[in-house]
Order: sequence, then C-alpha cells, then structure tokens
Amino acid sequence: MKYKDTLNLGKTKFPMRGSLPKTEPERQAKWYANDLYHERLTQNETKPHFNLHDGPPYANGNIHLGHALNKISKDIIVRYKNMTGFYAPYVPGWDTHGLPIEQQLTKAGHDRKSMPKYAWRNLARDFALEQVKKQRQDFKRLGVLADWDKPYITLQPEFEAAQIRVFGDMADKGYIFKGAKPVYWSWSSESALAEAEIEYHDIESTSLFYANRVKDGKGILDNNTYLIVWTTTPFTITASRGITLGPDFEYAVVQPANDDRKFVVAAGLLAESAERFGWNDYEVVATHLGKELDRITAQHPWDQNVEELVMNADHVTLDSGTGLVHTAPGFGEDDYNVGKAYGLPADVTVDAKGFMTSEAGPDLEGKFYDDVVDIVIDKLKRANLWMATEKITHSYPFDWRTKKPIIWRAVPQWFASVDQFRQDILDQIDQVNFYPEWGKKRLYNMIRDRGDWVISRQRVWGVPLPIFYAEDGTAILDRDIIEHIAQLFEKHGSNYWFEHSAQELLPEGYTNEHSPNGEFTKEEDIMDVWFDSGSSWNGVLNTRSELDYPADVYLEGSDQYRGWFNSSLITSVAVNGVAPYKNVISQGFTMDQNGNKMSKSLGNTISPLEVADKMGIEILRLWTVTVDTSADMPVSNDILKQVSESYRKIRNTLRFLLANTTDFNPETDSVAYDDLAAHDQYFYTLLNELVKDVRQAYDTYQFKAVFNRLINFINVDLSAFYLDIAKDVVYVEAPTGHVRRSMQTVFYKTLLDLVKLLLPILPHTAEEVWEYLPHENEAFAYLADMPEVENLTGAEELLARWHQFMKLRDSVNKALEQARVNELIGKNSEAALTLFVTDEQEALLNSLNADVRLILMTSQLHVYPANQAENATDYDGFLINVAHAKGAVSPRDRMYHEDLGADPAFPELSKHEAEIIREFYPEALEEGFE
RNA sequence: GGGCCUGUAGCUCAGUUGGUUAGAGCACUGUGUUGAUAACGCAGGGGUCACAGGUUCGAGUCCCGUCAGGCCCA
Repeated sequence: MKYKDTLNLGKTKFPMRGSLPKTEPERQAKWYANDLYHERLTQNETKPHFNLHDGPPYANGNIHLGHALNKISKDIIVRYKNMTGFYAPYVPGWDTHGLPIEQQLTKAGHDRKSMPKYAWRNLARDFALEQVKKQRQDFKRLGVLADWDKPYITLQPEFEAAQIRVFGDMADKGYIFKGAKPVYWSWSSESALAEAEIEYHDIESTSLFYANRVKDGKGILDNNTYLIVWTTTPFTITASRGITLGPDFEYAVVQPANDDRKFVVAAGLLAESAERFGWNDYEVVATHLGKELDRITAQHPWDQNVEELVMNADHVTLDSGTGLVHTAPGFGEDDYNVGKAYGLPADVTVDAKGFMTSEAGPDLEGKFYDDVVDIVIDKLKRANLWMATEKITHSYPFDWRTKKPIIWRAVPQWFASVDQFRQDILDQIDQVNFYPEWGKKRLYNMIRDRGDWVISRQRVWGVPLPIFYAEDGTAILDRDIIEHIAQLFEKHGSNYWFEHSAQELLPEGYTNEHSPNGEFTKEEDIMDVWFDSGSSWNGVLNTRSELDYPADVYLEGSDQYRGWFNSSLITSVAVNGVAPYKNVISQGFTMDQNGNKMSKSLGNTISPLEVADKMGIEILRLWTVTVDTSADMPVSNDILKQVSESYRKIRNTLRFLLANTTDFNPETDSVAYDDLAAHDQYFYTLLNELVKDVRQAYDTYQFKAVFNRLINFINVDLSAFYLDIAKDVVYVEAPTGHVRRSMQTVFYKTLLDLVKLLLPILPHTAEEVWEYLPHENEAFAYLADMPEVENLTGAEELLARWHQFMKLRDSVNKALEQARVNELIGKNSEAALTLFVTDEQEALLNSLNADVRLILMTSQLHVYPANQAENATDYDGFLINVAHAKGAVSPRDRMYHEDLGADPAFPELSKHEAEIIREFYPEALEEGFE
C-alpha cells in the first residue's frame, strides 16, 4: 500500500482549461433545447416584476463591441434579477426603418425610382428581417438569454399600430403642427437628402458684398447708414429677411472720405474691408456692440415690401466677410434658427428643380438658381448697393449619386411641439434615477435647449404620417381617423398606406367640409425613425402582457441621451405625462488601449465574435465587468489576455473546491455554524461579507465593483489563505472526521455561493460547474437563487480579531521568507516557529481559539512571553524566531514530527496519523506501506 | 464654438465629508514547492496622482486655466 492511498487528495474531472470556443455553443444549444429562458420565468411567475426594456439596435451590419457590451450588460442585470426574487423578462428588439437600409438596397443595385413605393418597401422589409436574423444569431452567441423567438421589431404591424396611436394622441393634444424647415435639397434628384447622402467637394463660388440701407435705426443709426453683408449664394438674396450680428462683437460705423454714405462693418474686419471697398481714407464715427443694434431694420436691396430685421446669434464669426450675415431663413439651418427665434418666415424662392419662383421677382423668375449671379449683381449695381465681388474656393455639399451640387431649401415639415410640455418633461427627468448621476444633468440640458422635433422625413422606408388633406389643402388630423388607420396597420401593416388611395384608407362615408367633392389626398412623408423606437413603450411595454410601463430600466450608450432616451421621454410625457423609465443607465464607448476611438482605418477594432471564437465569450463577458462602463472603456488584445488570466484564476479555484468536495454530501455531512472549527467559522463569515458586498454592488449596477470584490476574494482570501492551509486538513485528516467535514462544509458553501454570484457574468462556466454538483436539485445553475446574506452574531468582533491575526500572519510570512533566503528552510513545513508575544498579542491568540500552527503552516509552533525573547527579529511589531523543525518528516503528511513511530505498527507515521490509518485504512496493518 | 464626461503604478481599477510613508488584482523580478502542476505559495521592485496656477496649517481629493481623449450638438 502507498501512503498516498491514505490521503484524500482532490479528485475531479472538471477540466483545468475550459475549451470555451468549443463548449460554449454546445452549452447554449442545451439552454435553448430546455427553454431555460421561459423555465426561469415560469418559476418566478408570482414574484414582483422587474422590467428592463431593450433599446432596439439598428438592423444593419455585423455586430460590434458596442452591441456586445450593451447586450451582455443587460443579460447580467436580467439574470441577476431573476435569481433574486424578481420576474424579469427580457424581450429583445430591433429598429428596422430608415435611410441606411434604403442605402443598402441602392448599393445592391436596386433603383428606388423604377418601382412603386410599396415594392421598394417590400425589398427593405425583406432586407431588414434578414439582418435581424443574422444579428440574432450573433447575439445568442454572446450567451445572452432572451425571448429570441418573440422579439419586437419596429416593422411589426402591432408595433406600427401602437406607434400610430402615440402620434394620434399627440395630435389630439395639439402637439403636432406643420411648418417649413431647410433641409439638404438636391434639385438634380428632386428630393431631400440625409447627411449620409452627401459628399463634399471644393468648388469656386462667386461671393458678393452689398449694402443694406438702414430703415428704422432706433435712434442709433441714421438712414444714410448702410449695413454691408456678404454671401456666397447670391440667389438667396431673393429670400433675405434679416441680417445677423454677433451680440458681443464690436461694429464700426465708417465714414469713408470718398463716399457720402456711412457703412457698418465689424471693427475687427475694418482694415481688410477698407482695402476691399477702396476706402483709402475713412473715419470711424461710432462703434456699437452687436446687441445694441438688435432689431434695427434695413431695406431689402430691391424688394420694397421687405424690411430686413437685424438679429443677434452666436454662429456669426469674424473669420471672413464683414461680421454681418445676410439671413434667408428658408435657405439655411443657422438662418432658419435665428429667423425662428425672431419670428421671421422661412420663405423659399426656388422650386424643387432649382428654378427661381415668381416670389423671386420678375427679373429672376424661371431662371436656374445658379445662373442668376450676373442679374443679381446688375440689380445691386443699379440700386447703388453693390460693393465687391470675389471668387472663393470652398468645400461644398454634393448629391452623392448625381454628383450635382445641392442647396439648402425649406420644405414643409411636420413638427412635434416640445415647447408646450417642456416643463413637464423636465419635471419627469427629476423623478428618474440616473447611473451615472450626471446623466440627469445631461438629459435635462438637452431637453431644455432643444427646439421642436421635426418628425417628418421625405423618404419611403418608414411608418407613414397618418394625415390626409382636403381639397383646399386643409390637413386632417382627426383622432378617429388616426385610430382607423392604426387598426388598418394592425391588420395589414403600414405598407397598406402605400398600396391604397386616400379614399380607400379613410373610413367609409367620411366627409369633410373642406372637400365638397369628397376628394382627399394623403401625406407622402414618413416619420422620423426616432419616433419609431421612441414609441416602443407603447409598441412593446403596453402591448406585451409580461411587460410593464413605465419600465424599471433603460440601458444604452451615452449617445442615446440625444437618441432613444430623448425621443422615448418626449412621446411618453406627451401622451401620459410620465417618463417611460424609472432608471436610466448609460455607458461609454469602447476605445483602444491608448484611449482612441476604434475605427476600421486605424485597424484597432476588435470583433466580439472573433473573441468568442478565439478565447471564448466568457472572456469578453468578464471584460465588461473589469472596466468602468460609465466612462469610455479601453479594450485591446493585451487587455483581453489579462482578463483571461483572471478567468483562469477563477476557473482553477472553482476546480479546487470541486475536487475537494466530491466526497461531501451537504445533506448528511454538513457541520452547523456553531460547531465549525475556528478558521472555518472565520472563513464562513468572510464569505457572508462577500455575499453582502457583491449583492449590494449588483443591486446598484456597479459591475466592476462586483468583479473587484470577487477577484480579490478569490485571490487573497481563498487561494492564498484558506485553500493553502486547507491542504493540511482536507488531504490529511480522517476522511469523515469532524475537522475535515467542518472545512468541507465551508468549501461547499463557498463553491455554491461563488458559482451563483458569478453566474450573471459567467453563465457558461457556472453551468459547467453545476454539472459536477449532483446534490443540487435545479437542472441548471440559473434556476437556483442567489445566496442570502446571513445575520451572524458577533461577526464584526470575529472579523476584527482575525484582521489583527492576519497582520501576524504577514509578519510570519516575512520571517519565513527570510529563513528561506538564508537557506535555513525550503518550504514552510521545515520550520519551527517561535513567537514572543506581548500580553495583548497573547490575548488575541487565545481569543481566536484556533489551531494557530495549522494556519501558519509550520510543523512546530512555540509561544513565549515577549520578555523571554531570544534570537528573535521584529517584524512589524511581532518578535519572531524561525528554526529548523525538530524530529523527522512523515512521508504521509510531509510535516516534521517528534513522535514518529509512537505506534510500532507504523514506524514512519506520527501518532495522530497512525490513529487515522487504524480506523480508516485497517488493511494497511496487513499490507504495510511500500 | 457649446453641453456632458474622462485622465491615480506597464495594464484594469480602489481611494469615504481635503488630514499620517497613495492601495488592490494582474503583469514583471526573485524564490519555494511539485499531493490545484500548461497549476499553487511567499517576498520584492514599480506612482513628481495629465500639466500649470490658486484656496488652505495641509489637496489625488476643492477652485481656475492648459493639454489629451470621448459622446452629443453647432
């Protein structure tokens, strides 16, 4: 017989290495084969609800790290909540309408103009659903457990109907109105363009300087004063309605010697203006700040009916021109904004094809906008207002498809008024909890400063605006009609709008006084996609029975303060007066190791699926809890490698615990807390603290605190301390004896608690361990509940005592290390330790009531009063002497003993070991040892 | 240009209401084990807390500015 056969060495088939890339997909297949998602929900049916509402990713393209972080974070929350007494469903969603999908179709060779709208939309729908399918496959590979078979998709008829109803309610409250706003307009394709459809080229333009005669100078400027403005788009002078100044810039009133008129230019641009306009000799007769000239008026260069208003805005610069900007609200975004603030109309004098309209005046009507420069100059010269003409080269937007330049042009748009209920929204923001807290400020400022919401888009792929027009052009926004449309969409989907005429869409027998002949037309614009996803509280939370409105949590990237957090809030407050969420969690963006953003051109991107294939998705999931998700997060292969080291540590520790509890049956072998050995009681208490801290961190969405606490516990408390001393107990002591069972009791609880606490983060690993726990009843670890925090009496004092003792242990380790350096000992068991203790230290040791020699892992320990110290070294207040242990080594426990052979039958073993052998391995008496 | 945010050891993070020699884990170096072994233990080196001012008896912590980086706007 071998001595080794009388030891209880750990035994498990749980592999040291996870082979994660291979085993994860197999494990996930098992989850779905057993419908683990619904299984857990069914188990929680009667529990309080916790509802995390998934923000819909856009159904286009491969998933990237941002997607992965988002879905994994949500999975962690949902899994945790389901394991802590909540019914927490997770319904994933997709955002499917919008321009990028239309662009994909174009790229694939489809021509939108060669087919009816409904046909184009069918192509878009098929494409979107294909993307949803692909992304869903990839999201599942992340280990995210959700209702993947029944996601919400914004193109689903029931979603579209719910969205129409949100619009209907807002219209009913008078929040929807029609206005005009400049958009990128391509005359060559006769349509509005999105930012993404524009490319910039350098072109040479004619820029004009001209003067505007002051009409009402408000007592500051007289009528012989002229405001000199600058424009690079001469045709827009036809729609010029104002002149914008920087409020804090200084403006000079100049009297040139060679002119009897006075002119106004920015003081900072006076010198170059003088040169440009040929003022060889001039005098500055006054200066005024822009804000002092506010609301002065000037005469339009040639249109006697137009009085231009002087306005102030911050977009004015002194980079070029004169510091006075001619303002045509119908032809520019800045112009529109400032004009709106001053109540000016957004007049448009160019038609859809780029030709001047009658409003441009008889000299220009019918001319192409780009051909009117000479006429405009001529008109200015005849009015004696022309000052200078220059050629400039600048970057100008072009239609990416026709390669022709575009213009800004106001077109009719539908708006949702934010002004009317802005204060309600702000009040609701105050009711919401934000993680991190600054999110409240950020969202608040955005809502406070934003303008009305332009909800119409001149595109095809989206939910139509359910608006009709009577014969005289009156828009019909009627609650009953909109509900009628919602019902049609619910049944047929929104393509119905494009497949049928206005008459067919209206309720049978509908009449309207504005349509004496009973004829109607329908709106052709669609809704902004943000209105789609912004309606999800109605399209999903109010539509699916397992969900609740408002939701407990929305969690997205910080770009969504402008996006989904924003649009959802507006529609929800507009309709119901409440925010759609109680908590908002926002996350930063993933950066490379140097803190720079990831981009394909820099080659610093990391694909989540590649990580899954090479290292396992558990590594990426673990990464998400090592970083501060409230700010930007660094990722690189080196960082992931570091994370995988942590994973290995976790895995190996679980493995050791498993290996040493295989012969332990918790039902029959457990030792009660009060009967545990002192060191086990201590560790039990430490574990309880861990559970407390980790649960609290989970409850407040502090995942990196979860990780830090767990990894420190595993490294410091478990691996370096408890498991290290454990080997002298668990391997050596009697297999069913009290000391061993005591420790195994704590091992087993540690193992179970760790597996559960880790599960939301590492579900694959947790489930793998679970397969090695035959005494647990749940078929999956995920069906178990989180460990509860116990109220252990006297825990605080116990921890304080041991905390003190650990300082002694540190000192002992240093002493032993010194002895090792001096080649007095090799391993700790070769040492005989002598402590010379103060009264206080002695009291501490006694109060522990513990086997101190065992915990310090030496073969022999002696304790004497400090005043008897001899050959002792002071290690941080502890007097310690290390000597070589006396006696000889037992081949079985490898410790030094002075009583080897006390039992003559076993000359190489100590008395204690001999007793264990006689009781548990009596065959050794016959066989002897090799 | 504006709103919001970030910047502590090579890496990822802690640093409570400003108060003793700034901490942890990983990595690194040395070393011990070889009964957690493509593992484990012990010890050690490593930081002018982005930079420059200011408030204070005292600042990683508060204030101002600069630089670098990020999200969203213009």
